[in-house]
Amino acid sequence: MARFLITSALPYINGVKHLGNLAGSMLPSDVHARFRRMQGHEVLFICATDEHGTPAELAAAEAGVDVRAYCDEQHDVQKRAGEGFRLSFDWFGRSSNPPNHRLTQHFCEVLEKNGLIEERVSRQVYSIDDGRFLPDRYVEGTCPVCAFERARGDQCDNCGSLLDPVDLKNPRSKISGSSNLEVRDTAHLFLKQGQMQDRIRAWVDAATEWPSLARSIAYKWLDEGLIDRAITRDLSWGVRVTKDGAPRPGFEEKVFYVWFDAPVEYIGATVEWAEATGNDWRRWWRTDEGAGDVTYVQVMGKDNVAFHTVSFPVTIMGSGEPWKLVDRLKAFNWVTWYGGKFSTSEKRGIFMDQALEIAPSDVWRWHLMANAPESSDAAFTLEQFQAGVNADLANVFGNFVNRITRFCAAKFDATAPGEGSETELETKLRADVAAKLAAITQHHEDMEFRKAAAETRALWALGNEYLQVAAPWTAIKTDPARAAVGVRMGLNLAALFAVVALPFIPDAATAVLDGLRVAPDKRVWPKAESAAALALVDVGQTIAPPDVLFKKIEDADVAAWSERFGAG
RNA sequence: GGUGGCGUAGCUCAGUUGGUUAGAGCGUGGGAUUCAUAACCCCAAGGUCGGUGGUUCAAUUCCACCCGCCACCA
Repeated sequence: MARFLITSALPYINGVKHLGNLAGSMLPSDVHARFRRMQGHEVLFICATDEHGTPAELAAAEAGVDVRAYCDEQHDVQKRAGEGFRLSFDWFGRSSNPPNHRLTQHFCEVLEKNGLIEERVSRQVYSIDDGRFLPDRYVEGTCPVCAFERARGDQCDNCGSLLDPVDLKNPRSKISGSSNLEVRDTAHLFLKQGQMQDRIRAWVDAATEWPSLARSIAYKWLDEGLIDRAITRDLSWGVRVTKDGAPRPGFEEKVFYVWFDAPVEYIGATVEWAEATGNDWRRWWRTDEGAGDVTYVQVMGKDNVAFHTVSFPVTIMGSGEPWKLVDRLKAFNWVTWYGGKFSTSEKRGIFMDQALEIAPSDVWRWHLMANAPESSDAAFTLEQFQAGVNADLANVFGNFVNRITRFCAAKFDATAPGEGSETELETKLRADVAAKLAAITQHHEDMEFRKAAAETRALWALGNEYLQVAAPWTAIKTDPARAAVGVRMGLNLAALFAVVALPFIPDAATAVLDGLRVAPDKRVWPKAESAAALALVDVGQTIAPPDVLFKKIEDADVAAWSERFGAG
């Protein structure tokens, strides 16, 4: 038994996430957490909403509510969506909660003591009417190069020139439209990442087990050279900047940059969990207080890799304190909507709340993991979704459970029969099952979700192949004992299939196990070589055929959804 | 613009440390079966492995360039 700390990249507070966000971090981390728990390991699975930053402020303003209220509401919405998808977080926290504030302030202070923080003054655009400094992207004006009238402060979308907002002609606030702007000096804290370059590189060098996507992104940043980054912003919504525990002089109107405090929330959320449940968070995060034997697994989309392989490690390592660093990192590419981007504004794609309106969570979980964007971007299409889900879940798995349990109910009084002895057919089946189990286990351990799903499906197919040959419906006419062997084996296969499917499709798998009366203590990850893997249903046990597990997705459904979600 | 990734059967993807007939699922066609959600099982057809050159006895696999798509950075 080992200990696994698993974190999913934090979903930003700004609205319900779409299927790509789900498939790229929250869902795979959940599948892995479930798998590790089933293996009997001690698992702590943490996620949270990432709530600070300008986009949250702007979204709140647009909604006409204050930021805190907006985040309260959106956090609940996202929490419910997560529950709807059966994401088994041990804690779903909030980066705006006090533990994260304390920790973020702590990290900044120790980094400063270690000479890694520097205060620098820069010139920035201040909007008098908005009463705030404007981030570069929120200043609009006429491009000094091409005269395009809606150039952004950081770049002109028309000619591509890189700009400084101070250079724009007729600048105005993108927030209020006000042109009552001026340039002011403002101080910010800079994290001197450059000083940590060698230590980070050595650490990445040693991380040979990371996937190539993660390492190549880390090396790209390291090769370009780590630049010192401003870790504060002129905003009101965020973590206050302190010095020696008190408000830092000159920084009363500033907060930490969201990318500085967001990853700290992995720890902060663990503290929230500990405070709420009476557990000890230090034994998960402090290597001097029991976290030395923890394997820390991070799951994220590729856009987050640099922050997890470089920026956050700079914070952690730069603190000089014995914090737990990531051991295994799994990065995903994007799920695309018919090859293009998901788009909220153009109503292209499906978001988590909508998805649950049209199909059960298991169906999405299965399809998104069986087609996870692991090696490259993966296209989601409703047609593929329909075909794959109907074939894998309804036809192969669901129908197998249905045919064997109904046959048992009709001919064996819904009781697992004990007669008959196994033949070479069963011997071969056991060997095939053991081989598949070994492969599935390995893929789960490697966090190769696509392969794990494919092999799980292949395991299910073994059941149908077996029944086809064993044909208890034929044998029962001449050799009831032979039929009994087939039914007994079939019931046990159904139970095993469900156990192995628990990480992917927990609801349906649980329904099967409940119907087969498999005791909770038997719902653990099976060892491939163990005969126990096919001894989950006791002889003489009465079973209840579950209802049809998966309703098929009809062509009419696809047509309606295409209309609704803008397919193709 | 720079950097990286990708481009393999109708579709979604594996794979090849360079070497006889390139794989899976879906879809399609045929057969078998009837316990079952017209499901399951078996068989088959389908690809000059993005293009052009190069290295090599041999390249889909290495190299160069080109085209297309994607991401990141500036």
